[in-house]
Amino acid sequence: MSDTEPFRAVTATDVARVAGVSQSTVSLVLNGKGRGRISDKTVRRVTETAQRMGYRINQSARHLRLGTSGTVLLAVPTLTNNAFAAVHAGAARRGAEHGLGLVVFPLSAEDGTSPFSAPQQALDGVIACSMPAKTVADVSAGVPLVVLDDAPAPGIPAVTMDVSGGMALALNRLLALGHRRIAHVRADRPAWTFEQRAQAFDLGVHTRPDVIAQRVPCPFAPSMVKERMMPVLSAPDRPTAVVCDDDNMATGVYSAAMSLGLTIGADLSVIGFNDAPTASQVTPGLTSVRLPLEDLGDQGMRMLVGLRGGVTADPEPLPVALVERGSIGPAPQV
Amino acid sequence: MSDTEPFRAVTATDVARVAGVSQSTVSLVLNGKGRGRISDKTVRRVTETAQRMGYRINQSARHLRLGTSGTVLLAVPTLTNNAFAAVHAGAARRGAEHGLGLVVFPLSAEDGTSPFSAPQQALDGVIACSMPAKTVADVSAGVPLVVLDDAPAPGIPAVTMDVSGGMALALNRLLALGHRRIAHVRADRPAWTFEQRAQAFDLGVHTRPDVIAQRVPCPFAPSMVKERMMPVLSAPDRPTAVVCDDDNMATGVYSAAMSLGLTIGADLSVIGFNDAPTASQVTPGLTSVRLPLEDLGDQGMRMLVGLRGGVTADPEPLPVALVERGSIGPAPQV
DNA sequence: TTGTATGCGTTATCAA
DNA sequence: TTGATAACGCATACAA
Repeated sequence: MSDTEPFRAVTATDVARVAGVSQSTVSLVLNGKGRGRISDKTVRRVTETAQRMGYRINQSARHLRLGTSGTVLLAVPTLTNNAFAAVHAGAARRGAEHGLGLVVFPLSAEDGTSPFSAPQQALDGVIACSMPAKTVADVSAGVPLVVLDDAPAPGIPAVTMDVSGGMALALNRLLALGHRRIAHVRADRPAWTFEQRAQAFDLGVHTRPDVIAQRVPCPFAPSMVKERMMPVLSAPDRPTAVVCDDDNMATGVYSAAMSLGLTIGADLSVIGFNDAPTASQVTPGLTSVRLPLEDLGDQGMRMLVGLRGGVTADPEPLPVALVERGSIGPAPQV
Repeated sequence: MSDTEPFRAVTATDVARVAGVSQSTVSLVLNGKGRGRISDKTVRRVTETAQRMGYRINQSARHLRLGTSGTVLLAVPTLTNNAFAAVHAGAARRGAEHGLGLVVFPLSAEDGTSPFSAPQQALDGVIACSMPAKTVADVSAGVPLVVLDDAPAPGIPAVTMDVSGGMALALNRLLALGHRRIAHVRADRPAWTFEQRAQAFDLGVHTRPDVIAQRVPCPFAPSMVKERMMPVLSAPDRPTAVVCDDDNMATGVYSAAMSLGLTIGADLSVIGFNDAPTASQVTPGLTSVRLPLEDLGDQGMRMLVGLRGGVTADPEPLPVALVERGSIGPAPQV
């Protein structure tokens, strides 16, 4: 265990030499392919020798030989959004069926600084979630790429969720409840998924001249949303309902409403997006557009695996649903 | 672009053949080591040919040759805790200085099911955060390992934070404010970091016979904490102060207190752990033990890199601080 | 039942 | 200024 000379890992060849067999025998035994080929005695000797010498396979060599690394990278915009945990779970589970491991790589620091340096890993594929293909160009160069919840681009397979439909669902529900002054709290991030919500909102209110729509772009942080919403909710012609691009943002609306003495669900109806765990934890429960995030990951991995088989057509957007809780109610009579 | 025959990547040898040069020349050029060695004309031809042929370097081959993969894996217990984003940021930044990329691997699904299959990647090291070394044995086999925020074990370098000290800080502050009935809302996960908090709490109250201590083990979810705290805070001899293992859990205490009409900061003092962004977003602001998570990641990566140099001694636990906000106040006179 | 030989694609040394 | 050539450690076809 001297650390004066450079560390050199134990190779299969080393084990072979010590065990008095050939390197191929070691490989066979260690890969469990010695059944009926290598004698039990040799198997035992090799196994024991490898163990004793602390042999660890060299993955790089293995990958080179096999032409595959068995790992896929999931690129996400940030680690601070639990939504991506669900996407990861779905994709990882599906990947496991194909012997693929899944690691996560956040492209931006939460402090908004420049992206971390791209890992120079050997990858079998990349799944980019809620970000355009060009953003992951560095890491995805040369490997199959699937985009999730972002603009379908020609040549780049994508799996999307029907977020527009979700917005329509939310909007129609509020209209049915009699709301005519409706605000859309928009994430001020330039992401396809948020553009979809915005367009669907605009489209939905466009055909309804009786509706007074208000667009409120906000940073993602709840505290910023609160700050931004205080004047909006204080105005005499304040909205009676608010749709938020994300459940986190909705909690900011909750804070603002509470500060102003407005009762959520009565004075003000609120709808969020994602149906995160927090949605059911706040009081009253937050009505939210449930996004099939785990499915999204699952389908993404499925598509990535299918890429070898020549799958090219993008699937239909995954359906979403409106989960109703106490945060919405009939428009207050003013 | 026929997909009838198996895909075969373009190699440097292919480029060499087409460009009419040797493979070593291609390597030299593409690695920018042709300065003053390869003629500009050749450099141009090779570069252009590689570009045109869509050449992508084979990382596995490169890693095998170089004996390093340039990537480190950060193992975390879950993706649903923003704390790990900070750890990642710190470690990634430091790693970048050494040409190391950092990918994240969550060991448990948020639904509590079994761990995802370990990625069979080529790794230069593993950093395990808030989990014991044996938990990551699969992925860390054969590569340097550093443990963060977990029990220092012999032979396994660890970087810790002074969480015990943090608990002492919180407890003493509450005692100084006159509180004598204090509850500790404990995460019921078997993790070293939580054991530290528990022991420090027990130790702190042990020497104070005038203090009535209450231990409330809870699942991590705020809703569970609320449920668990309702009876505790309804009791006639309810605690006047609560220390929580995590800021998320503290929000559960907030909910319970609000349901019961207790005013945080007056009727009930609350202290959390982590000083997450939410701590300053709730009302009143949550007093919290600030953990140097980004530093933790930074030091972890630093140590991992130093491992080659024979660094063995664990550093001192990283200092923590109590960040005071409106959630604490003098003990109510009963 | 085991060993020999080959090649995966790269980097780097050395010779030309 | 460039080209042969030799590893890196492994998996596997084939020979023995």
